[in-house]
Amino acid sequence: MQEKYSFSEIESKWQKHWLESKAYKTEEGSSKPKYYALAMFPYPSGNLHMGHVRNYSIADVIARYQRMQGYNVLHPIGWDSFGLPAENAAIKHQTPPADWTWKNIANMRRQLQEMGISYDWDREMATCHPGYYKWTQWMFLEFYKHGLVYKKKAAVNWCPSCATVLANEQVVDGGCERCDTLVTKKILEQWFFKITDYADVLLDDLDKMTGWPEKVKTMQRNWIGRSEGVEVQFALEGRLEKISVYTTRIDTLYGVSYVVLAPEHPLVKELVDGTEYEADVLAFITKMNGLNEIARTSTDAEKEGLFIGAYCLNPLSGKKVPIWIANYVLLEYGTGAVMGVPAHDERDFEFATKYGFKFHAVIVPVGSSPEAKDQPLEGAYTGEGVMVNSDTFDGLSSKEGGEQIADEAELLGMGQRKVNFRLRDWLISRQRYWGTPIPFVYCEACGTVPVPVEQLPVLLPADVVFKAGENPLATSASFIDTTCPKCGGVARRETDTMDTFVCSSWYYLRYADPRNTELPFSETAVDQWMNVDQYVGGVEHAILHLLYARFFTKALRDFGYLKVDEPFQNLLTQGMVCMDGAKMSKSKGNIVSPEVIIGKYGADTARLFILFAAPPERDLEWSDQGVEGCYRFLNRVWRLVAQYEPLFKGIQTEASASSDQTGGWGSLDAAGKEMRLHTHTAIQRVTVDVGTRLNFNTAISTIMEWVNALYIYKELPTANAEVGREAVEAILILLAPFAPHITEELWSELGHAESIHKQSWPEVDEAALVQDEVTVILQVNGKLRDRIQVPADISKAELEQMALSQPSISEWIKGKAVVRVITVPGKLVNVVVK
RNA sequence: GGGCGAGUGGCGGAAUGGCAGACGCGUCGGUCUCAAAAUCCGAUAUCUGUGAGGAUGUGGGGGUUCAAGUCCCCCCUCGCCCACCA
Repeated sequence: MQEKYSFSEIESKWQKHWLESKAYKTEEGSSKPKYYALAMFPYPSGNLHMGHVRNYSIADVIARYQRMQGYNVLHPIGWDSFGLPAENAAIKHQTPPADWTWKNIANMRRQLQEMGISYDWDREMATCHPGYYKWTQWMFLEFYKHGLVYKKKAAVNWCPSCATVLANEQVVDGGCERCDTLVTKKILEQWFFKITDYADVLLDDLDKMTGWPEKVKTMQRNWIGRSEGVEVQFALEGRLEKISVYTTRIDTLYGVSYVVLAPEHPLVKELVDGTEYEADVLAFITKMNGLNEIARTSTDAEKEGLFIGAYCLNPLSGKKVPIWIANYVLLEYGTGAVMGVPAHDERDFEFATKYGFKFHAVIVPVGSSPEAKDQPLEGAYTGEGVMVNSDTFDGLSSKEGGEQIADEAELLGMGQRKVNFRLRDWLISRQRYWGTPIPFVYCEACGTVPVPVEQLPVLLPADVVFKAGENPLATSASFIDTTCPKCGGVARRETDTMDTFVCSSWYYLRYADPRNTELPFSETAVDQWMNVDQYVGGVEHAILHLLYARFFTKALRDFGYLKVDEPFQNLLTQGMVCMDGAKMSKSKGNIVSPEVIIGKYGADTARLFILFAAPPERDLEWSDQGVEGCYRFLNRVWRLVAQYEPLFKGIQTEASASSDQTGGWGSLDAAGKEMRLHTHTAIQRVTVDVGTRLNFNTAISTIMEWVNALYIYKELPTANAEVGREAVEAILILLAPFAPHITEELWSELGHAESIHKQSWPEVDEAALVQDEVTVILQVNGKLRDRIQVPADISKAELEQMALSQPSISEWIKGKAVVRVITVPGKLVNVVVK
């Protein structure tokens, strides 16, 4: 065999072989249990970056490991290929988004193949392919049919200078990313998914998800943001309408100094109509509308408000309360109206101080003096306590009093308990070209009409013009002009496309049945594969993508298309790849290109380093020298095998190992025994690290240790050649998921015809782990003083006796009284003296 | 402001409550060589001691325990996410 490790030759040879033989194709009709390993599919930006390398290396190790454990593994890849960058590139380079995208996909596919990731390439798919987005449209219609899609007016980010709609990501510090013009709001008719119908179940089911990091579950909980409170009505003075206010602190009802409406609240215009306040109020509303959401609701923005000249009445005290509007009240949450209780809410305190409201405490801390209720406040007291200045509720705890007020309000018909969520419905309309067209038409006679399923897909047209400020789809007459599916009359197509998060909310289901032309997926295929056993991706998707995917799965389950109610059994959120302490990014210029690294050291080295440098959840600091170290290690493995290979000629271990109960290892000398102990300890540790803990860094270090130790046995006596072969082969198999090419090459050099990746994961031979002697630590008062070799089966009493008689120990306990002796068999003896 | 993490040698990082610093990088020394690289072997927390050894040591302070990097309480620093949600 060759002296030198020529990675590029080896890697391209095996990559070609694996591709041509479809080595990692998912087995059809297999009797093996299934395992679905999935990495979040990439956006085809053009080139892999180190974050991708990390993501796909982690998932690949898991997929390869589970295959060797005897599972039929589904490990697919695809492309999240709709989105804004393609459109920007189209404008910049005058190329159609599709061309740009498919070119990028071709390049990144090649790069993934050069990494040796074990995908089933027959299941590759792209969300921008009509064969895929047809079914995204189908999903949309299905959700519509079940009342989970609706249309309403909503604000979008609008750049007045470019005359275009901007995505949130395109708004930088409140300005347009291209021209820096202050972004304003514009009201458009938009499509929504009614995800709020699932708020409760999306929240509750998080408790069942034991395979998800606590961190991600917390983020989702906070995002859904359930709160329990009371909706309470304030009657308007001199009018019949009431203002509904939502509060989580009904116990502070007697402390209300004012009521604030969101500027957009429908009552506002009515209340000021024809009054002296009208002009000022309308000006204020216009000003607020001019600001985008981010600028208006940022915490640092000063609270601004305006009295609108009207009053309402506190439902319990009957006290007259002025009505204001203010920037910090949001129409979208609760009822769009809040009660101002300056004494017990920090925002209200700030607002009241600025505008000179009078207020007093209605809750005092438990144990306060009787005078406390009348003392001026220096800040809001937001804790619980005892009610004061609250009429008949005085003296009750705030908790109990709150309940009683809620009861009273419900009894009087002036309020009702209510659960609110922060989660809003999901706005999916994008005034963009490169996305899934929304399958609706507008007919003068029939109104808004869904495109019938038989007419799907609604294809993206090619005859569009890309210019800033206009939705390209609106420039295509062939697209817009259509006939109404209902009446056959003249109709116009919807020109909005869907948020790309819609495409990625169901792709994991399509992998189960990627070429189905009748349905998005067959029930049997999805039942066979779902759910995903291990999902791997960046924590940046912890909220949106993972929540939307959960929503889709639950809804499709309710529609009857699948049985599982959660898509992802286990979730691994990998850390960022950093350099010089900051995330690798183009703008910071701290990028290391995977292609360069692979060209210089090979894919195996790149994979090994990125898995070795840190545990997967943690951020990883890139180190060129660390890469060098991994390269050296693979060279070391190469030389090790090259050295032993002649000795192994004609020796097989599999046969002898299984020939009898002692494994055929009965008559080993001490060196042979020690070697097997090492081999099987390594197998045990790597199995736990890869299979259970997903700590690849320590798995690799275990293999490194064993390789280092094997160098000591270099002058291996022929008598132990079998043991040596067992050791070397075990190392190759353990290393195979991490470094698939070099191990495949060395495995074949050792005379095996079948791929190493088709081998079973080695089993631990418990007999090999049995030791005659063990090292025991000796402590005095918990401090390490000595260590001794003792027979493994020594009794507790004997061990204690032996420990106490050690000169090193008697030295330390001389002249002192032995209070206690703690003995942990096989591990330590701790002598406690005084 | 809220939530969640994390603080261990010169660096990345290891340690089911039981030998702190595995493994890798770096550094130093040796091997080989005409020489260099590569390779192989060895050393490498700090202080102290010629040495065996001893003392100290996991952000800081307290506590629980025979025994704490690990568990509990308080504080500091950094990172991430959310951020006027009534």
